[in-house]
Amino acid sequence: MGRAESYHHGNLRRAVLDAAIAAITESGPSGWSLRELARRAEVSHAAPAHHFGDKAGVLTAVAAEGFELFADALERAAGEPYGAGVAYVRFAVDHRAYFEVMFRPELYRADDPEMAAARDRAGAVLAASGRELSRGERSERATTVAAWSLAHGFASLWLNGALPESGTGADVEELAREVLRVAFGGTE
Amino acid sequence: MGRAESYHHGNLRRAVLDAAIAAITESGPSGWSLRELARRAEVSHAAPAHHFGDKAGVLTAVAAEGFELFADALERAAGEPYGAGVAYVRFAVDHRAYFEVMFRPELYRADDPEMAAARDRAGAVLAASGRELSRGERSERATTVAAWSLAHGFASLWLNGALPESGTGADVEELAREVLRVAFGGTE
DNA sequence: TGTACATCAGTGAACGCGCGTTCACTGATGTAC
DNA sequence: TGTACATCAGTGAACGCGCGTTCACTGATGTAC
Repeated sequence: MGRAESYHHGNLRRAVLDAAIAAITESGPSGWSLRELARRAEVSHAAPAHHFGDKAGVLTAVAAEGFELFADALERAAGEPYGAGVAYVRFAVDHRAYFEVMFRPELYRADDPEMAAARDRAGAVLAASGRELSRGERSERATTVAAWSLAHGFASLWLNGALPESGTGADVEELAREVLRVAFGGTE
Repeated sequence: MGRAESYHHGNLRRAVLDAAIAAITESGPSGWSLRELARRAEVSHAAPAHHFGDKAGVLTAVAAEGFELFADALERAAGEPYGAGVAYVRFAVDHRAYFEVMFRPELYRADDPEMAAARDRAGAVLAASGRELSRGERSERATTVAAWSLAHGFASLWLNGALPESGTGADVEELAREVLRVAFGGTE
C-alpha cells in the first residue's frame, strides 16, 4: 500500500498547502474555507483544521514557505545591477499566491520563527542591494526603502492590472529594469 | 418625523457605505457580510442587498467615492515638488479603507463609469507629475510608472507595517518625501 | 386644497446551505520485550 | 523474528450558527384630478 493511499495520509501537510496555493491563486488569500481545502486535497473535511488549527495556521505555513523561496530568489539574483529588484518583481509574478500572503501579516501569525527567519534573510539581501545602489552618495536607509517601495509597488500594480502594460503581453522583467534604471541611474 | 426615523430611511445608501468603511477598516475589504453592514447601519438585514445587489455593488460605490477623494487630493497637491507622490501616500494612510479597495479591481465592478472617470482623473495628475519629474531627461512613461510604483509601494508597505519606521511614530510624509527625493533628485 | 392611486424603498419571517467545531472512533506506526 | 501495547494522525457523523436569498408585506412619497 503506497503512502498516498495509506490511512495516515503521510503527505497531508503538503497536500493541504498545495490546495491552499491553488485556492489563493483562484480566489485570493481569504476566498476559501478549510473545508474547501479538504475537498481539493481529497482528505476528510476536518483534516486541515486537525493539522493546522485554523486558516491563520495554513497561511503561516504559506508565508514561511513563500519567504524561503523569495529569499532564495533574491540571493541568487543579488550582485547583478538591479538584480534584487527585478527578482522581487519576477517572484511576485511567478508566485502570486505566496506574494499575496507574505506582505499581509494580519492574515497569519507574524511571530512564527521560521517565517521570520526567512523574511529577515530576504530583508538582508534588500539592505545590501540598497547599500550598493546608494554608492555612498545617498542615504543607505532611504535608498533601500526607495528601491524596496519601487519594486513592491511595481509588482502590486502589475498584478492588479493597474498598469496598462500588464495587459499587452509586455515583458514585465524588462519594464521593471527600465523603471529601476530611471529611478536609480544608469547601468555603469 | 425626521428623515432619519422615517420608514423610508432616506439615507440608507450613505448609512450602508459608512458601515462598509468602518467594517473594511476593522476587517479588510472582505472580512464582513452584508448582514453585518445592516447591523452596523441599523437597517433590516435585507436592505443592503436590496440597495446594492451584493458585496461587489457596495465595493463599487466605495471605490468610486475613494477615487473621487483621491483625485481631489492629488489635484490639490500637484505642482509642489513631489506633491502628488506625498499626497498619494497621505491619502493611503488617511483613507486606508478606500485605498485597500480602490486598487483591487477584482473586488468590484471595474466597468463602473463613475469610478472609471474619477480613476482616470487621478491617472492624469500622476501622468502630469511624471512628465514634470522626467524634465525631458528621461522617458516620461517610465518616470511616471517609477514614481507611481514608488508611492504605491511605500504606502502599501507602510500600511502593512513592513517598514520598521511605521511603528516608531515617524512622520510618514517626511519619510515619503525623502524617499522620493532619493529616487528622483534634489528639490532644485 | 383634498382625495385616490401607483410606485417602490425598505421590512421581516422563512428557507436551505456551507461553515467551523466537537468527539468517539479507527488503524498505521514505533517501541518494548 | 514475533507479539503486545501505546501513540496519535486522520476520520466521519452530528451540532448549532451566520449567511445570502426569496417573497409577501408595509407605508412614505409623488402625481393626477
